[in-house]
Amino acid sequence: MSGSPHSPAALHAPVLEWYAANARVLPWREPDAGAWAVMVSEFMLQQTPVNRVLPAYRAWLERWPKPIDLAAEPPGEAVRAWDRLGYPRRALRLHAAAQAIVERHSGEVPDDHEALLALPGVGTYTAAAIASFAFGQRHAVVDTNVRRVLARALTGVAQPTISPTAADQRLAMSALPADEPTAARWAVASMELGALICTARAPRCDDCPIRSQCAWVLAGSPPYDGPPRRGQTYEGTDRQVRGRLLAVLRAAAGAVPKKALDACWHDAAQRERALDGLVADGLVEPLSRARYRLPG
DNA sequence: TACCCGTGGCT
DNA sequence: TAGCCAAGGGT
Repeated sequence: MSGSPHSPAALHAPVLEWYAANARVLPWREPDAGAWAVMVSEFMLQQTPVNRVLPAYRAWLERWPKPIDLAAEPPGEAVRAWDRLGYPRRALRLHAAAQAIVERHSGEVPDDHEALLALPGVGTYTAAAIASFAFGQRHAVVDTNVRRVLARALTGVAQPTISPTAADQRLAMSALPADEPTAARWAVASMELGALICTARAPRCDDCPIRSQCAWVLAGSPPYDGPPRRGQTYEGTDRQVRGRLLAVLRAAAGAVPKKALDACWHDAAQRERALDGLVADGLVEPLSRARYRLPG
């Protein structure tokens, strides 16, 4: 059952042993963290690196230790506390999710996968992550790290496909240990391997516990030969303008005169489009044509 | 499906 | 330096 290359089961023991010895100490992994802490961390970690999440995470849980504490606040306070983590719609969704938890689940983060998936801002990955990390359930937890580890170790290519696919989910399911607690440890361990060793740019294969079984290494570590990845341009985009507008509103105690927002960006047409977009998203509340604030 | 959505560190 | 990349979700 073990030992042959490309055999998922052969990966389990070395990866689990490696994790036991090398896992980072992170607050949401503490035994007493609780499901709400795991959920907050997962929202913040959607596209934002661990090191930048840590301070915001600590402040958030100190201020709102339970879902009902956040649900009682206006959504604008969540946006303000989100600080500069990026993608502030996540703050709005986390606030809405907290309200849904209070209304539908008596204030407790549900342990049911379908119930989690029905919460705002919770997609396939986040639902599986909360169910696995917080409740020890058996789910394929497929993020960009896991997709990369499986692409290399089992498929033998340098990088996974650009977008997540159903094939990724099937591959992750096939690699999942049958036993529930082992599956939960495998989920976090394989993700950590992707974050620390099997990294996107300069993988540390010399330190990898499964290098002797890795299909990509065994194939001679061939370079990526798929379609070119679309770079994310940022300078001059609406996203940059939105970020500037929201930064002004976050820094202000209350409402902000439109004149202060107008100073954020030179191009009036783009500025108005960005502001309208923020209002449409519920991130900004217009009090009049001349005054704006974070949503109350 | 492809695109939109922030921010900043790293190589 | 300028891209590249980061525990995705919604539409």
